[in-house]
Amino acid sequence: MEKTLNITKALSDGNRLRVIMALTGYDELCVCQITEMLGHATATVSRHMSVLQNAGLVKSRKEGRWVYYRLSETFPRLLLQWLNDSAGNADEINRDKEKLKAVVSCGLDELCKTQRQRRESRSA
Amino acid sequence: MEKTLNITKALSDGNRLRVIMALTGYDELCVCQITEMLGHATATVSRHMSVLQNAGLVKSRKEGRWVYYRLSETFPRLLLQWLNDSAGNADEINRDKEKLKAVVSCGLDELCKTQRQRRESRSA
DNA sequence: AGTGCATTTAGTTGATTCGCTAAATATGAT
DNA sequence: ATCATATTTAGCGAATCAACTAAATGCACT
Repeated sequence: MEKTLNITKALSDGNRLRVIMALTGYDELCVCQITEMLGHATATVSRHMSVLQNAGLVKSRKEGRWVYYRLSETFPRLLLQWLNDSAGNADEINRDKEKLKAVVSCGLDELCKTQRQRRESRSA
Repeated sequence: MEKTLNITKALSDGNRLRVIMALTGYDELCVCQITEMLGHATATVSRHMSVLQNAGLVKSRKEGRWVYYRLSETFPRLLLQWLNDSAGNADEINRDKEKLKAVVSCGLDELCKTQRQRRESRSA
C-alpha cells in the first residue's frame, strides 16, 4: 500500500497536480520552464519534482546545465486518464497551458536570462 | 481543479485508503465496524469519513443510532479501478479484509458492546 | 584551475493535518 | 420526559509539509 500512498500523496498538492497536467502536453519540460509556470522559487519547484519522482510519476534527464522532466512510462494509465477527465479542463490548468506556450516558444536561454535578472533585481 | 484536489487529498491518507478498499468489498459498513478495522478512536474515524464524504467518494445513510457508509455511485470509475489494481492485494488491505470478516459476522450490537466495555475499562 | 550558471540540498518558519479527550447532537428505549 | 448509546464536532499537542533563503553540487566554458 506504501507505493499507492506515495502516489496519492504526490498528487495531493495543487502545484504537483499542475505539473503533471502540464507534462501531458509536452514530451518534456525543463525545471526553469516549470518554475516559470508555477511562479515559485526554483528550490521549491525542485523539491516538488523530487516528490513526483520518488512516487515514480516522472523521470528526469540531465543535459548540460539543464534538467528535463517527463511523465514516467510507468505512470498508471488509468490514473492518468482519470486526472485528464477530472482536471484536464480546469481553468487553472488551461491558464497554465497558455502560459507554457509562451514560455516554451521563448527558448531556454532567453527564459533563464529573464529569470536571472528577476532574481538579481529582487535581491538588490 | 479544486474538486480533483479534494479527491487526491482524501486518498492521501493510509487510513482513508484502507476504508475505501474495505468498502469495495461490502455494500455498506457501519462506523463502528470501520472503527474496529482501523483501530483508532471513534472521533478520529468519524473525521476521516467526513473528509471522504466531502470529496464525494462515500455517502452515508442513517438508520437508528447507526450510520452506514458506502462508496458513492459517483466514485470515479477509472480511479477505483486503479486503486484496486494498485493496492487491492496489499498485505495491509488483505489483513483488513480478514479482520472485517470477523467484525461483520459478529453483529452490530455485539460489536458496539465490546467497544463500549473497552472504552470503559480504559478510562477506569 | 577557475568562473558562471542551473539545479539540488539544508535549515527555518508558518500553516495544515492527524490523533486524542471532552463536549454536543441525535436517536431509541424505559 | 429521561436516560443510554452511537456519532459528530470542538479544542488541543505533536507531527508533517510547503514556502523561503542560503549554501552546496554539478556542468560548461575559458
